[in-house]
Amino acid sequence: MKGELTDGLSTGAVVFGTDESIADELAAFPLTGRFLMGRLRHSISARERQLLEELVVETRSVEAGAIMLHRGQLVDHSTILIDGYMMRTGQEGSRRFILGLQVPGDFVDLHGFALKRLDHDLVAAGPARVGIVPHERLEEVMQKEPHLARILWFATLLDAAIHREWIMKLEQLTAARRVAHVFAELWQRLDHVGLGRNDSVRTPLIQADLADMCGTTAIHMNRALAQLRKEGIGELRRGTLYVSDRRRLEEYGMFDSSYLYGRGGLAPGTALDPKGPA
Amino acid sequence: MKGELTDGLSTGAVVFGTDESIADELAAFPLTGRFLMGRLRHSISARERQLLEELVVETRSVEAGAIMLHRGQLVDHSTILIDGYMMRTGQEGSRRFILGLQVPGDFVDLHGFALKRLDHDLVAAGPARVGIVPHERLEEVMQKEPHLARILWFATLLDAAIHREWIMKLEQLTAARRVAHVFAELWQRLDHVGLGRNDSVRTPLIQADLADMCGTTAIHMNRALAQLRKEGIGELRRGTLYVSDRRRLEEYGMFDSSYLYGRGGLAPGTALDPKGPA
DNA sequence: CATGGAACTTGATCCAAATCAATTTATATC
DNA sequence: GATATAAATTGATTTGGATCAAGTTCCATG
Repeated sequence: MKGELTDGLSTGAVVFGTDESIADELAAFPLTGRFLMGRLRHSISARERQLLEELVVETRSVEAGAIMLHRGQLVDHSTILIDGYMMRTGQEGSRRFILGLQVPGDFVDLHGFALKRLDHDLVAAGPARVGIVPHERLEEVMQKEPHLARILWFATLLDAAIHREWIMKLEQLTAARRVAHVFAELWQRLDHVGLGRNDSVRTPLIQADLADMCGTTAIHMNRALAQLRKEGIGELRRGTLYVSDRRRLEEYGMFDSSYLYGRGGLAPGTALDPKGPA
Repeated sequence: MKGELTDGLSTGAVVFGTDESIADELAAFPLTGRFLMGRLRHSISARERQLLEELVVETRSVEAGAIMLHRGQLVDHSTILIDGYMMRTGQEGSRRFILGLQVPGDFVDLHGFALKRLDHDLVAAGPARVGIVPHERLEEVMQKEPHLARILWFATLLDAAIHREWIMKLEQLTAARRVAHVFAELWQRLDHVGLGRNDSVRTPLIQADLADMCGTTAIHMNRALAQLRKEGIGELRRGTLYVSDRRRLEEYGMFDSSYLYGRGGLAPGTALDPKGPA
């Protein structure tokens, strides 16, 4: 139905800037290796990573466009995205909103563990592969592995931080700058998990999806993209945004990655207070 | 500087619809008695409530307009709002954004426990009183009280759910409907903690604040409020919105409280799946 | 009770984006 | 390779809200 990408986007995106370490990591932990990669990794012990990998009792494929999880549904397991992309979508009458985009390594409905029912749907954008983690397993982690539990908690808070950034972007940016921000964020997040390219960003999203993420209409999104093209910021063709100057894209979208809590950002133990002490 | 309310808003708001139970609750747990009141309460044991109360090692007053916590600052404790209101604010150049409003009972920077640095400021809207919970105490909860830990986690996820709702509201509503939504949400949240009135909503926010919450200018917010008045939805005068028909306010703001996970909403153990099983 | 500074209100002009209405290009599929 | 359908594009018109520019009301304080 939407953005089916048969050229391997969801599985084989070229990995640029790859350390040996990333490859090693994925060899050792094929299912959860990307979880929080580029963020808190230093604070997750090898034993914990192993535990994490063993939480996954099963993997499943989700076909493009499928609603993996419905709003309000009682859940007894959470899902980690191994491959592909998923969107959180909200519905309001006939209108759909995309509340967030998840990339490989994201524990897409980890908050379902504490909430038991989500307030939004989870939809695969393109074909995806996910790992299933029963809530009983998470329960055990809470009981026996408080440090790992705190890391899981941290992961859900990252989503909240992204939501806050989106609120600010929606409030101040024009449609063209909003998409630029969306792309800059996506790129950074893909970089974190070792899936970033160096001169382009792949996305399974069509213009109508981008519109639903930016709170505009598909028609206006088309014009916004035309403007990005005209201004030489980037050009979206068939699922890929080609960018010659990444800095310009980020500036145009007023993207400042600190809210993603990557290394050097607001991540615990790194970076000094940007604003000085109270 | 802003919205100083000397008439006791932050301490003495009239409690309507009060059960005996609320008064009892507050007598027993004067500091944390409102935490998650009206939401998960059935699943917090008496022992846990007592533990929670004992987490607070100190209370502090925060004066109106004071920045209690700066973005990026390393934190070693979290703060529960006992009395008054606080806002999460983001800055982007000269422009300020209000990313969320906290009411009594909210654990305003509980996410600081896992994040260690916040991506936004916390500012008192009017005079406030807060309880300090050192992170070592939360650490102990993580170690010894997994069930309580999960409840704390739940509390931070509620904020994220509110963020998501705001994203949708920003994307679809006009300024007048957005404020209506803000008021409807505030009212509902005050109801949860036993502070709701029955024909009006008090707020420490001035029109400029409401504008910063709704992503408009103060000038336009003024016109939006004029429209609410004209349409008979509600009238804001000196810190109080007078409402004759609460349903109309909620409909106008397209407010559906389920995202607040109150009883009968999406709260675990209550309400059936609104969309049927997958 | 005069005065200064917030907070609020009103008016006029301009622009980003919605909306209505087609049309063109891709992408599958028979 | 003809045909259907999704996706992208272009044009014209309307509108919510920004912005610039004054006012006015409220309220604390000397």
